Amino acid sequence: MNDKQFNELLESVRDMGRHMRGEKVDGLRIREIPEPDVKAIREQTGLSQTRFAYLIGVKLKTLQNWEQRRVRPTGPARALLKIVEANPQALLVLHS
Amino acid sequence: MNDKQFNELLESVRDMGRHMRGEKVDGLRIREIPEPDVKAIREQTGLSQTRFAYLIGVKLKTLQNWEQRRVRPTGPARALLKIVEANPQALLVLHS
DNA sequence: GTAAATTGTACGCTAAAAGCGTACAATTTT
DNA sequence: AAAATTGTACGCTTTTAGCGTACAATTTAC
Repeated sequence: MNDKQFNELLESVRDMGRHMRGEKVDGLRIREIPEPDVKAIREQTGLSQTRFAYLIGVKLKTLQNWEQRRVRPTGPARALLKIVEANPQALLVLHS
Repeated sequence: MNDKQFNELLESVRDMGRHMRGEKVDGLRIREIPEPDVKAIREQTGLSQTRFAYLIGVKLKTLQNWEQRRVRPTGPARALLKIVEANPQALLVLHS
């Protein structure tokens, strides 16, 4: 990705920020990131628990705890899983 | 994003999985996701702590704890921040 | 320009997730 | 069929996520 593209992306995010500026954080526009079906998302990628866990930066046990619903992924983990669900290629960026 | 594009992305991730299949998880190929400079990444986006925090699915206090280096973001949070750093537009997907 | 609102720094505390150990069943590979 | 990998299950410890509070700095509104 070159600088021009990067700056265009930055600008679009800044636009988003400006757009949101007049609104309350606890208002309707920003909602909780919904709980993902972790197992389904992983299986979509065709990766084993072991590979998937380390790719997204958690220990195997943690991923298993998510899939077995013993504990629920935290906010940023849910955000990451949502990105991966929409665009599995995002994983490629993480361990370059 | 249409189904065709999505399936192409899936396939590329599966390739990655296949490529890694013969390798040890604790080997060289998969490393720890490095600690991000949270404040720098947020400032690149031009967003306030409040907006950025809720966009990535953490409370304001948590983001502040990261920026002030009181606690370090967990693995998936580091992964998410790395994606945002490389591609701020990824934030747009999270609260659609 | 000054008051008001927002944003950011700082830190003690509680609740919850991240991660570890262990055991064993199920599946896949050789 | 044996071996290796993958997945389920659960008790326990360490660390982070999130909350409360106070106040300084910056930005916005009057």
